[in-house]
Amino acid sequence: MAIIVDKEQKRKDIALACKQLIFQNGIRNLTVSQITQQANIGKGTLYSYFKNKEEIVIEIINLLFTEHKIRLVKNLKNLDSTLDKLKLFSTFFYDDEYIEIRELYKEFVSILVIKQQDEFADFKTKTFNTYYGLFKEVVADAVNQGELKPEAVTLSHGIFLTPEGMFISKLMRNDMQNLKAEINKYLDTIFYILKSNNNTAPKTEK
Amino acid sequence: MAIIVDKEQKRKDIALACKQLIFQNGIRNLTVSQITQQANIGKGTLYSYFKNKEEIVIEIINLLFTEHKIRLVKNLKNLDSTLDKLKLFSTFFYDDEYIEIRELYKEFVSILVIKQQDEFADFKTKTFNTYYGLFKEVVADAVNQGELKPEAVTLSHGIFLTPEGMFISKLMRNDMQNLKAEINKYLDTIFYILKSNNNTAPKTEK
Amino acid sequence: MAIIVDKEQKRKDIALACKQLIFQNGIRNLTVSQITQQANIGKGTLYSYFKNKEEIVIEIINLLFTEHKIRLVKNLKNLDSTLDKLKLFSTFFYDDEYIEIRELYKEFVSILVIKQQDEFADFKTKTFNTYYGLFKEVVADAVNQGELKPEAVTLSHGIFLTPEGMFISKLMRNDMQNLKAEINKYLDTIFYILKSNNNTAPKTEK
Amino acid sequence: MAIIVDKEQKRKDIALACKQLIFQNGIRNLTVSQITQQANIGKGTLYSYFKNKEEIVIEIINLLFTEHKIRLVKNLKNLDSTLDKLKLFSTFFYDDEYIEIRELYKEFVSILVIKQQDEFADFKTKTFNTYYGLFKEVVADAVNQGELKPEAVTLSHGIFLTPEGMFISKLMRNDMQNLKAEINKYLDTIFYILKSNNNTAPKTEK
DNA sequence: TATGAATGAGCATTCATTCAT
DNA sequence: CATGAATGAATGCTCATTCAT
Repeated sequence: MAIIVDKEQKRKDIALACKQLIFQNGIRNLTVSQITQQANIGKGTLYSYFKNKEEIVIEIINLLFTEHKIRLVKNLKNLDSTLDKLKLFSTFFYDDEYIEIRELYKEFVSILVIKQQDEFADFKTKTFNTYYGLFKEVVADAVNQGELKPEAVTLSHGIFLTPEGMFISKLMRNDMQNLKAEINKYLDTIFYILKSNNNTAPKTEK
Repeated sequence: MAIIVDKEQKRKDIALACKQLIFQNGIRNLTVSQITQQANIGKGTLYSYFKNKEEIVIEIINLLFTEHKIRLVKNLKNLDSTLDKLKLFSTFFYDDEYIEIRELYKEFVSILVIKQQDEFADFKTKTFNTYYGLFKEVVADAVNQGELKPEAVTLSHGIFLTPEGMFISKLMRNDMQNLKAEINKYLDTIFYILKSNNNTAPKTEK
Repeated sequence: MAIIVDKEQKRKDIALACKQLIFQNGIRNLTVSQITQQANIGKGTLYSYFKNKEEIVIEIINLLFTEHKIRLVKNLKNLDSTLDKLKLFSTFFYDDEYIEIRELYKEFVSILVIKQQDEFADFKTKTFNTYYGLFKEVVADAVNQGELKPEAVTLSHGIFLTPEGMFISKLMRNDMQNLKAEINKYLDTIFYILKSNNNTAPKTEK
Repeated sequence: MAIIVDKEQKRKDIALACKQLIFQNGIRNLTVSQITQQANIGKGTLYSYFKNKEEIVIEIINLLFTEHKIRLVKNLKNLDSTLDKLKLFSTFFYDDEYIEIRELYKEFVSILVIKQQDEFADFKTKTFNTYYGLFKEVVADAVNQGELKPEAVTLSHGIFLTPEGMFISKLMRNDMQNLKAEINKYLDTIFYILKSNNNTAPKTEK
């Protein structure tokens, strides 16, 4: 009896085998030869599971961001304060914990900014929706509970994307040292401004 | 006596000759052969004016952004309302007028996000300082005149970079249609929130 | 009244100006631009004194070997023993004193071995004749004075070239450490063999 | 099942296909395009058999010197006289039979004298050891059989390298006509001097 | 007499994808 | 099912020499 191979599982197996490879060398330097060697399969076999190299990269990124999302959701549950929850989303851009996936993300940005490849864009949309969906929920809850002014909902899109704007701007200027401080200063202040009843000034992180 | 050449002018001439080339093919696909053909000079000549290909690209970008900055400053003077002034900075990301230089900027982002090339980063820093400097001035004036709350100063960095964050995020998701609306909705609302005396709700652009 | 420039002197001046340059970068990396800058003249001017780059290189090498020859002759006079005199010729190949000119010589060999350029070859012939002439003289004197067997004259050509053969062979094998010891062992032994009255064994250098 | 290729054989095939090419143009002017055209393979294929261009050159030289060594050993066995055996080693430098490989050797020398490329140097060392090893054996046998004085062993290194020194010196002076005569005159004389019982003067070749 | 701006040919190497076995 | 050998286009930079001024 022939072995029945779960195509979807095999795709994941191949992708997983390359995780280290992609962290070491980055997306751009990932070669098909490396992948097949690492996954211990022939080149032809690879192409029976994936249409092209791009599809493999998507699969790998998908895997890593899924992991990241799970971690984020878990961490979100452990937090009580709204401000802390909002801050959690931007830790991705500066926390040492995410250094590897962040490197990957930089490459991902670099590719997506110029090439409007549908496969990549669709994945980015899905990921964006997931994260932004969670973010909006936090904001909406705070508004509903009377903690934040209703305008917070309208601003949530902008607030969600500001840390990313800072991240990329500083990245381009090779000036990443005080990104965390800048992001938190921004979030503290905007949170203070949006509080329904703002009598206490925000603590500015050193 | 030998021919005296205005090196600085010649650099500009060569750079300008390539403007179209770079709009058509992008920075990454710009070849030295193309440049010299377009500029009608020998390869060696090119390299006596520029250290390397990168320097040429910088010169072109420099030229275009210098033009853009002049236009921005001029337009800034023609505006009276603080909100309109703040909005002016983000027109770069959606206005048809800037479509060409915006295409160039995308490539520039794509390169800078991954490679920390000092020449490029230095140029980006200079440009950032110029634009953000003007932006901060507008905010500071409004605060000093009692139009905006003092927190606007603290938030100016974030507010300045939010449209760029939106631009890049939407770019990556191949979803540029309503960028203008989103940016303006954000700016309207944040402006409303930051007004010293906010009794009128912002008009939301359709 | 127009200044009368001594062409020959000017050639030497230009060559001298490049001495350091050639020691730093070697012949192969010496560019005409560097030369003219160092000599503080225009490219066109250079070409009115020299037919081509090669001629300049010859002039420089000529200068350096003339210096070297003067030193050799002076040192030769200070020595009494025939063996020491013979050994003196091969110090060029290992003595730290000659490290710079030796580097130059290597490049010179590299060029001459494949290109049979007459200008270079003529210079080499002249230099060879000078040095070998001195060497033969030392040998002939020793034979005439009854110190060496008459066969020494016949062998002088070979003996003169053996250290160079060793030098080049070891150079190619990247194994220069004990060149001095090997050369001297050879010279000691051949001298012992050629002595008219060989009762004392040669001292082998450690 | 995929095609099984004998890598080692294919390397030799490619190298052999370029033999003529290298004789015509020399090592320095050998281009990868030429090689792949001649060998009738794609550029990529070439690089799956060789790490770089240098490795190909080594393979070719290796092939030719291996052939040469075999011929030398065979010829060595056909000779009885010690002097003839010793002379055999230097035929490489003047015999018409070796004209092609000698041209190659010249280029090899030219490269090795200035660049200390390990791959090349290692090959040279191996080749040197092989030839010099055979030479020393001939000398040692003659000494053991009482034909030559014991000093011959000490001198063997120098004697082995003298013809090469002459070859290169004359090459540089573009004066190759009487290389054979000079080498043989040297070997005849040194052999005469080193004979245990030297009553017969060497015949000087005209 | 002196200048220095302009020239332009020439070349090693990588890697995603295919398809014969 | 699986393999892995073969492909080939595409590109930045150097520098000796000339000749218009």
